[in-house]
Order: sequence, then C-alpha cells, then structure tokens
Amino acid sequence: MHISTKCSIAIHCLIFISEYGETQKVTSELLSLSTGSNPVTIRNIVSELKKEGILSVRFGTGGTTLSCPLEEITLYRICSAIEPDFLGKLIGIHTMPSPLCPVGKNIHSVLDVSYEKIRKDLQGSLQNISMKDIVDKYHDL
Amino acid sequence: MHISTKCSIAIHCLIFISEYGETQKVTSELLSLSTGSNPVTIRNIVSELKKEGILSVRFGTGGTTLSCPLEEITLYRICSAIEPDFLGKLIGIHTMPSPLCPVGKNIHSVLDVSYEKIRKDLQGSLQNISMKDIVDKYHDL
DNA sequence: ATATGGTGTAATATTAAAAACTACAGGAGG
DNA sequence: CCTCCTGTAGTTTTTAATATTACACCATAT
Repeated sequence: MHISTKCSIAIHCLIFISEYGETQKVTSELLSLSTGSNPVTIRNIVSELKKEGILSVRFGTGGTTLSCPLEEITLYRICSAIEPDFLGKLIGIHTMPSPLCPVGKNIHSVLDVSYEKIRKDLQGSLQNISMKDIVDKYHDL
Repeated sequence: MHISTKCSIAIHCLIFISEYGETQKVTSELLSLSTGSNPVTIRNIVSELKKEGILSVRFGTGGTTLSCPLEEITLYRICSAIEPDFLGKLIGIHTMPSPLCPVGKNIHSVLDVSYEKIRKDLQGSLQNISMKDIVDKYHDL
C-alpha cells in the first residue's frame, strides 16, 4: 500500500543494465550483489519489467539488456509493472464504517472522488520522470 | 510507508464532528462505532488532530468540536498531523546497496532528487484538497 | 551428451509495520 | 464521590513485505 523498495531496486537495476548491459553479462546474482537484495527478488522484479517490454533477458545463459529507449521508461511504467494497481493501493481506506451512520454509509463515495484526484496527480508526477532523467543525473554526479 | 487508513478515519471523524459536533457530545466511543475502528485508535488520531489545532476536545466530560474553519484543514495538514514525516516514508528505498559498486554507491543521491520532486508534487496535491471540499461533496450526495 | 551456470517460479519462513485490545490513571461535572 | 469520559502505556494480533529454500527447465561450451 505504498511505493515499495521494489521500485528503487528496479531503478537501480535499470541504471546498472543501462551502464553495463551491453558489455557484461548482467545476471540476477550480480544485480543482487549490487543492490544488496535477494537474487529471487531481483528475478521477480526483472521478470515484471520484461513483461512490460522494458528489458529482455537471455534465458538459459543469462544476461539482461534494455529493449526500450530510456526516455520511454517512466517511473509510472516501472511502478505499474512491478505492482499492479499500485495507485489503487496507495491510499488506505478503513473498511468497516457503520452503514447505520449517515457518515459511515457515504464515506467511501465521498473519499473516492478526492482520492482519485490524488492518484491522478501522482500518476502524472511519475509519468514526468523517465529513466533518461535518472541516468543523466547519475552521470552528472 | 503509505497513506494509511488512519487518514481516511481522520477524515471520517472530521466530517462527523463538522456535522454533529455542535449539537451532540461526540465521544471516541461514538466515532469508533461510526468508523468501525477501535476507540483507542480514534483517541490517538483525534489527539494528533488536536495538537495540530484542528479540533478541540473537552477533557473529562468528553465531546469534540472543530476549532478551525473547514477551508483551512487540508489533507496535507491532516496527513502530517497523523503521521509525522509521512512524505519521507511514502517511497521506500532499498537500504543495503553495495558501496563497492559504482551504481550502488550513488543510487541514493540519484534517487533523492527525483523522489523529492514526487514528494513535493504529492504535497501540493494534498494541499489542494480541504475538508470544505469534502464536506461539500458529502452534502451533495 | 553432459556439465555448468543461468532463469522462472512455487512454497515457506522471517521480519517489520499497522491496527486492535487491555488496562488504568486522571479530569469534569452532576 | 460516582459516572462517563480522555490520555497513554504496554501487549497482542493481523497483515504486508521481503528473504530464503528448492527445484524444474534452458542454452551453450566442452
């Protein structure tokens, strides 16, 4: 119900692949060492990114390369790939308001309107940042 | 590490208090029944809102009233009151990147820039919605 | 052909965070 | 001084995130 560390791990991996994917065999083991998280976690994340068409994985022999220009990989795309309906899960709503109370009965419909606006805003915000921006920033350091 | 259900419970309570605070004794027990959550949870949330100057609680005898015009109660204020540094906790970052890897060494500074932008955007988005909007919506239903 | 070093994925365990519950001290007002 | 409330500490329960273990399957080099 939040933007999890999986997102930052995904970005980390994408920078890594963008830098070394063409010249080295980037395996889940290697990404695991660089990110400090588990190889299985990496494989799951990379697998979701693959389904999204962001990168491709050489099966069997290993190695990962980008299959999409950096400009087209927005944070929104990354988050959606990793966590389906992450926007819907971002804001929690208490589940058991009393249907006997006028406020309780209507709270969900009232919140829906405002929460949807917040979700749309966040979506725009995430669509505004691409891996191009991030890799550029990485080079500028 | 997300916008928790406490926020929606707080909004629920504020609508309730705005509607009935002047005419009835709104106790944590009552709010607990209406929201479907625990009286202690309610008291904690209400207590944070009180510290923020959003409402006042009659100690001893019970009862809660708003102490601030609805327009001035933005969702941002509510969230901050309830969850200090909620913006900082919104986006998770993996904690153990390898300092031996050029990417791992710099990932945090790279992410900081973009994540700060997202946080600012969200802050603005939450500041744009006030309890006035929400109560109006409630009346329109 | 087969050993090697990868991926994909399921099942389970561990950890951490959110929420609920219990318990009780202390205030206000009849 | 009794009753109904708040404030808050301490504990337990529940749920979500992450890590771990295990293994089937694939591609290539030898």
